Amino acid sequence: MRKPTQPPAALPAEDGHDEANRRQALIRASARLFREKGFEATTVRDIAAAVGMRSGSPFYHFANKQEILKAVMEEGLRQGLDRTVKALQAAKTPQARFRVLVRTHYGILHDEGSEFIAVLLYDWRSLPDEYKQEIIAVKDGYDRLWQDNLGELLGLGLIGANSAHDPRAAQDAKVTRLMIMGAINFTVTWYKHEHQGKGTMDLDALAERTVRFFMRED
Amino acid sequence: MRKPTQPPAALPAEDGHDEANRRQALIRASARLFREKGFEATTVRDIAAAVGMRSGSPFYHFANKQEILKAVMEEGLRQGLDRTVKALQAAKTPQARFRVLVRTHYGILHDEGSEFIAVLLYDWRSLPDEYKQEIIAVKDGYDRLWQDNLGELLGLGLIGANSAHDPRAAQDAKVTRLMIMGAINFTVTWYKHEHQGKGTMDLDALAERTVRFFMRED
DNA sequence: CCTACCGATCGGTAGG
DNA sequence: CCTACCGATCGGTAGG
Repeated sequence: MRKPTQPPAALPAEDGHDEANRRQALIRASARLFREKGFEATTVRDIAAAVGMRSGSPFYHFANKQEILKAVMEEGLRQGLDRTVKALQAAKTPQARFRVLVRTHYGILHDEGSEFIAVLLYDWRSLPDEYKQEIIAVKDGYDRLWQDNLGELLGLGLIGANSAHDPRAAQDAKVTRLMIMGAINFTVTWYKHEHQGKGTMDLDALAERTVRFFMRED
Repeated sequence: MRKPTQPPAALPAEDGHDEANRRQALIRASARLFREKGFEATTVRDIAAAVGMRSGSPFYHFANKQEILKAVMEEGLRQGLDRTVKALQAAKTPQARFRVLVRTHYGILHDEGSEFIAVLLYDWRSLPDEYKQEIIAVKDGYDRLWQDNLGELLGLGLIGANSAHDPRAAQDAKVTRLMIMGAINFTVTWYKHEHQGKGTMDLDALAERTVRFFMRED
């Protein structure tokens, strides 16, 4: 749709499917901004400026600001599920799958350029109710991966401080998932990956400690 | 400072130290609103309306909106520390103290009228950096109560999935605290106390499950 | 995707 | 603590 008139201020890319690229750029920039200062404190002008647009132009790609938030969360779940399913293929035992789930989830939360799920956790409140249903439906798929794995491990008596000794203490997989994922998700509030190596943990170390804290290693 | 002229629209209380009461009412109403829709999405007009004031009047009690947020968090820490110290007095063993810490923390997070700490967790990002230092200083006192207790329990080999079997697995108290409090704090995102008894957990049951998940019971 | 703009709202203030 | 108000900003739109 480019017209052979004067070149626009922000030069567009040369390839044919520019639109999808620009939309992706908006999603990525929004994720970074939302993660940093929150959805409500981020203005559409901030988002536009981050990708070199003028203030009204994001609305060419999204109907309103809330749709950007929804797109950020969807992108996070899509990427997260993708990474997790791929990583799980190499893991043959329940214990190995647990290690993969934990390590991959930390990557999803803390890798550079992977701010989408942190935004989901932080700004869930700001998502309109109509959108929540759709996101929950996708999130359920991810939660099921965890819950199935935890169900196996609970059956083996490998999870929790008491399960190995007292079978009555076996908790159901859902509450177990909420406890473990809660502990991991809460790292978004305190984990900083900035100056690693100075005595702070990198994600491998953090994942290892987490695994060892929650799972018995026979 | 009341003048014997016409009665104001919103009738003031009759006692002498009205000001402190009104300030407290603002803090409580703000906590409820912040918890529900977030600091950024709550307007000063919302807050004023919730206590029957006009839009400009909260600024008679607070210099700006951020100071209200700070006051909410301070109030939460003050109340939280107070409740916890009192509750700990009856607990004589490390195990008993852990149970008290967990149950009291759930109350702090979920009791009606106790939205302050949930606001601290949710809206920490919105607090100006200058204020953060003061809040952290108070919060450190609370964290120390937990960390000391967890240090004892770790020494006894009662915390974590492996500590009883492998002394090398004993994690330091800080990471242990972050994991356990993370799991508990994360309940602010999913726990609903609305229709208890229908198969959902009340806070006693939730605390019991949490304790049993994290602490070995010999 | 830009230009140019608008109506609404927001935090905050002066003056009593 | 109210009345009356202001400057700034915000999400969003028309028209090209």
